[in-house]
Amino acid sequence: MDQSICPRFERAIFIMNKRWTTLIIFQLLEGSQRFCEIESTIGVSGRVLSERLKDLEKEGIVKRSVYDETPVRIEYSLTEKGESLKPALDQIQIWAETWIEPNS
Amino acid sequence: MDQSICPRFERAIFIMNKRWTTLIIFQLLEGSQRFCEIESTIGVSGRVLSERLKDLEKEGIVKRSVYDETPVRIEYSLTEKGESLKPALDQIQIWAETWIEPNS
DNA sequence: CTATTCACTTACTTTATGTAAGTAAGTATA
DNA sequence: TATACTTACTTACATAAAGTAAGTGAATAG
Repeated sequence: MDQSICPRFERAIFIMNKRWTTLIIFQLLEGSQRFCEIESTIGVSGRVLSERLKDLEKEGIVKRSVYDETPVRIEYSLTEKGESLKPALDQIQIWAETWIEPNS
Repeated sequence: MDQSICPRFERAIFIMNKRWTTLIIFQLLEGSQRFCEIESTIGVSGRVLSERLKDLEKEGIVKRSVYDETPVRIEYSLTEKGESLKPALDQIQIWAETWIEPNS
C-alpha cells in the first residue's frame, strides 16, 4: 500500500461492513429485541444472526440479557458504544431519503 | 417478516454494505483517483475493485472519466450523490475516534 | 526487441452466507 | 402420557462471494 487509511476508521468499517451488521444495529436502535424478532424483521438467517450477535457482543456494541422467567427470555440491546452509532445511521437514513427512490 | 425496515434505508445499506464499498467511497472523498491508486491504498483486489466500481457507476455514485492522453488516463470520482455520503462517513469517523482504540 | 505500466479480465481456490434440519429446555394440547 | 409447538440456538451441506494469480492489449521506455 502507498498511503494508508486511518486505522480506526478502517477498523470501524471492518466491524460494520459485514453483511447484516448495520441492519441489526439499526433494528436494535428501536429498543431491545429477541433473537427471533430480529430474524424475522430483517430477514437474516439464524445461522448468521447468531454469528453476528456474538461478534457484536465481543466488540462491546451489543449486550445479551437473560431474564430467568419461564420460559427463559433472552434479549439483545445496544451498549453505549452501540447507541452512539445512531448519528452515523441517521446520516445514512438522511442520504437514503434524498437519493434513493422509493421504488428502486 | 413481521414489521419491515424503511425500504430506502434498506436499499442504501444494500449498496454500502458490500465489502470494500465504503472504503472505496471514503478514498474517493479525497479526490478523484486511478484504479491502481485505489487498489494499492485500500488493499482490495483488482477483481473486486473492478466489480465494485461498475456497481457504483450504475448506482450513480461514481463517475469514470477517460482522459485521452498518451497513455490514456482513467480516473474515478464521486458524483453529487456520492459526495453527499460524506456526512455519513464523517459520523462513522467520529464514532471510530471515540470508540475504537488505536491498537486494536 | 524486450520489459514495464495500466486497467482490467479469466480461471481457479478459499471463505462467507444461505438453507434446512436438529437439539435442548420448557409449555400447551389431546 | 404422548405429541406437538416454541425459543434460541447449532450443525451439516450447498451455493455465492471474495481472494490469488496469471493473462491481455495497448502504449511507452530502454
